[in-house]
Amino acid sequence: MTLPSFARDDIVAVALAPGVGLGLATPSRRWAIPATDPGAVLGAIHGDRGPRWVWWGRDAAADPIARAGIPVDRCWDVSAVHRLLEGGWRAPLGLVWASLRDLDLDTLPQMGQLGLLDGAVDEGDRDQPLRPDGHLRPEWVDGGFRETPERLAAWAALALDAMRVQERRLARRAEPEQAMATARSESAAELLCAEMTAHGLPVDEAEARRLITEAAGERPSSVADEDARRAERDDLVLQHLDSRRQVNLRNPAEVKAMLRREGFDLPDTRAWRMETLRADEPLIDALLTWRRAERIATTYGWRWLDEHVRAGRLRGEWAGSDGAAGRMTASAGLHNLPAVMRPLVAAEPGHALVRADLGQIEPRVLAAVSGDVGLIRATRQDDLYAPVASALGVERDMAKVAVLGAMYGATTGASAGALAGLRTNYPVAMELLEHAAELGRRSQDVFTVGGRRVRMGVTGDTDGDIDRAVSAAAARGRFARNALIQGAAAEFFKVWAITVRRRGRPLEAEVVLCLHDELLVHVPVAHADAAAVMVESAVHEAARYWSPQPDVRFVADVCVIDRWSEAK
DNA sequence: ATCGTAGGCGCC
DNA sequence: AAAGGGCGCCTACGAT
Repeated sequence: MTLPSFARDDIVAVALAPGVGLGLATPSRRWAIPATDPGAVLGAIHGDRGPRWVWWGRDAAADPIARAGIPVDRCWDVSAVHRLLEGGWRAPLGLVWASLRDLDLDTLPQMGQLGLLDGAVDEGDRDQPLRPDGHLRPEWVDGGFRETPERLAAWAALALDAMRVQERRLARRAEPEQAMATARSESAAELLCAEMTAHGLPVDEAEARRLITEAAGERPSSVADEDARRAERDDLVLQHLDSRRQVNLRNPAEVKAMLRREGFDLPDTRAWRMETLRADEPLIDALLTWRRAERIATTYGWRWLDEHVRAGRLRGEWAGSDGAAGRMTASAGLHNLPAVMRPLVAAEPGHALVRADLGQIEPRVLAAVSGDVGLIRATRQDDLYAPVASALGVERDMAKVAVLGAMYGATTGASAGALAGLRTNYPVAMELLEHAAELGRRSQDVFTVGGRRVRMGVTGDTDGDIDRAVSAAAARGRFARNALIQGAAAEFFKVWAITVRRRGRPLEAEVVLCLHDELLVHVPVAHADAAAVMVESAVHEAARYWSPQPDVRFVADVCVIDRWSEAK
């Protein structure tokens, strides 16, 4: 059969499934194309620069497209846009559709309850994606959409309908154009996440084994061996105790009781509380050292290596906006690999890593979203905190603590003292934060500059306990205050990441890690320097696309390295 | 057995 | 400097 061809301005919905085929849909036509390798077929249709593709989300399109390596830049991911509109985490498609069509959530069909309500619901034609009551058919959501090319085409067509409704809802946001732009960038970021999930992060496995051995000992040969090594680690702490009494170091309550017997009365046993004591107290020092080693042994040890590292790549599940404020998330330790383990992340032979991080991203984003002229002026400096310090008449470090404290909602200590100075010098920025905090305390949702709803949750039953209600409200205030900044920073970061992804293609540069304000790009050595220049200029391109305030300056630190640990 | 929660800690 | 926001993942433990 002849394949359809599309212009760049076209908007085409797609769903595909390996071994089955692909379905395409425009407002006026559908194509049901059988193919065992639908990725190859779609790649041929797409060419170098295809239309804007529309899809339901990861299952129906982004994941298979990522695995097929199709160079799609412009897309619309209905699930990702749903999270932008409604807030919160990844939602089942049945819920996404119900919320778009304002369907009753009480009648939302669940998988596995089909027999239960026999006769209660008119099942209609099972070869149609919608039930007569308007809900998505749960068995279609659960994989039924990919049974035949015809079903894939029907599924794609429905995604097109969903997109139209989402566009109308985005148009009702306070800043419709910004919201529409965010919908597109969040969609592309979700595709990037599909690619990072499929391809993984390059890892030097020999170095990984060496680091794990250093931290946790040789690979245990048996369960008994593993127990013995645990006991050895424990003894380094327990030897400081006179008492014969057994203390389970993994039980915080027992540790707290033990410390009390030893003369340390602490409200909890968190590391920062004990940090100042460790210089003079061998027991405390041993305990803190044990905690660090235990963390690596349990979380980043041999089991972690076996489960997540294969064929030189560390693979985790990436999501574009599964955080409350819209940050990316990643499993398999990709976002919290301890610094001492970072040497295991290394470029493959013939390749290099370009590592880049945005400098002082949160206060710069605050300047952008608030439009505070004083703060915008401060962003001209490489070190934004220097002009803030002179304005406040305090030391530079104090200025930093004060600004961060204002964005996190700190209430005590030195940063609270500097708050008055911040209010005087940066009234617009501080007012924005205060307003967000007030909305949060009142349990009202807030919206990022990109139009993302951030849910404040239900008020919560505090059983009439006034103290608990007040402290819960205060916590919501801190959360809302921070969410505007964290969420906007996440939006800007994702625009940067997808810009690097797109601009990196001619250089064979691949984004392999996103870490809130930091990017790792894997690139052939021959293109490494060009990639570094591109990553830097992508910051400014992203700022032009994203920033509501063109005068805000964003900065990045960029370097070419072989191992992640060589950075800085 | 399986679940949710808490304390703890890694990263930003 | 203070201990504030986010996430994932570990162990222990109580409830089911």
